[in-house]
Amino acid sequence: MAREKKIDMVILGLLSHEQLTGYDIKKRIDGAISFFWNGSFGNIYPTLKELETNGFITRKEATSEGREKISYKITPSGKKVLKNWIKDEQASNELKYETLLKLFFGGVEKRDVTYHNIEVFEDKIRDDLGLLRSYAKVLEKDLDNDDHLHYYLTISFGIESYEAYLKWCSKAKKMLGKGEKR
Amino acid sequence: MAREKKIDMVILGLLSHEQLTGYDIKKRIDGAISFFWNGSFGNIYPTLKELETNGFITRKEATSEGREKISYKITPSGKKVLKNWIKDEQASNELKYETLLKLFFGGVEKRDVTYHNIEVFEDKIRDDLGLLRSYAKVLEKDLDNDDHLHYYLTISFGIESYEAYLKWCSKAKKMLGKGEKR
DNA sequence: ATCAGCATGTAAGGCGTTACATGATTCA
DNA sequence: TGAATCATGTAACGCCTTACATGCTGAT
Repeated sequence: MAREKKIDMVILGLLSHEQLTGYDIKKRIDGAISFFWNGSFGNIYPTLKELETNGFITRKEATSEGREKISYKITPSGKKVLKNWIKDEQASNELKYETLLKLFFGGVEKRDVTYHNIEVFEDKIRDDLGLLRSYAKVLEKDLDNDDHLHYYLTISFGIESYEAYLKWCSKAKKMLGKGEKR
Repeated sequence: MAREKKIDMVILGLLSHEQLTGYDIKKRIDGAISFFWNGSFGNIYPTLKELETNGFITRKEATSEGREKISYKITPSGKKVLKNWIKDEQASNELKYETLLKLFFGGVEKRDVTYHNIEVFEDKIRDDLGLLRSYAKVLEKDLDNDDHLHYYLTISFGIESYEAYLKWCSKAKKMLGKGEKR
């Protein structure tokens, strides 16, 4: 079975662009990445140690001022690991939407319950879509930069799906509204 | 923090329509539900016991023939639990696509690597989309049935998103193809 | 007779989240 | 001076997956 853990790749990916502390890494993940992956201090810090032990990253302690603050940078072998993972075409893609579960079993309740659940979902998606669009706007300016192009495509995936979600929401609400079982 | 476990609701949802064994439940989950939720014997059987202990389901042993086969049915209190969960508007929706992670960090590799990863993703989505469409076709025939309507809307969500994914795939491949960095 | 599928269950391991613990720094 | 944020880390817990163990049944 393929290793399931991916937070190490997220960390290597981030460190391939800049030197970061564990705290910084958490902040980066909480940005655009959080739309398709998550991380917590509880798995970032231990993974950082693990990656260091394996020689995939090295620490650059900001010793001078005495303040404990550990910046990490990626090593050549770490970069190799990152590239090999990207080149490996197998990838697990999973969507776990509790909203869809509730929708699927919604027949046991009145239609307005489902209707309301869709509205709540819709609001959240609309907000997130706005955020994604603002990210895209910044990236659009410099698509010749290969990194930016990749970021843009990722964000763009989110935008296209969220737009499809919203389209579906209208359609679903219409179909639920037509019936009289409320 | 909200309880994260949802397999119990999946089971209650399935049992709200028909009497099933643990094995049956697994098969049902591996059908259309698998597009947005999963389950394994390792979590189904223990949960079944737990639900029984709590009085949310009861077993109807097929005692007669001596063959060990346990069918469960939902109790009124189980149905109440199911309905309350559906009515609770808070729902966790998470998407974890390793393909997007690889895409996001794809700038460290040549463009054709990303291009190929998108093609692999595209093929999988196309196959799954065919499956979803075949489910939808069956359900379309009887949308007056409230359960069918809910199933249809769920499947329809999958269809709309997968179509958006495919649209994105073409666009992304086009954008990657244009550049010369290969 | 043999093999695929039916059927139930347990144990180990992996991974992630939350909560907790601790303390420095910056800004109002 | 007090609050927010920076910063690192650990421990407990929850949940799920995989692999294993076991045996029956139906079809060829």
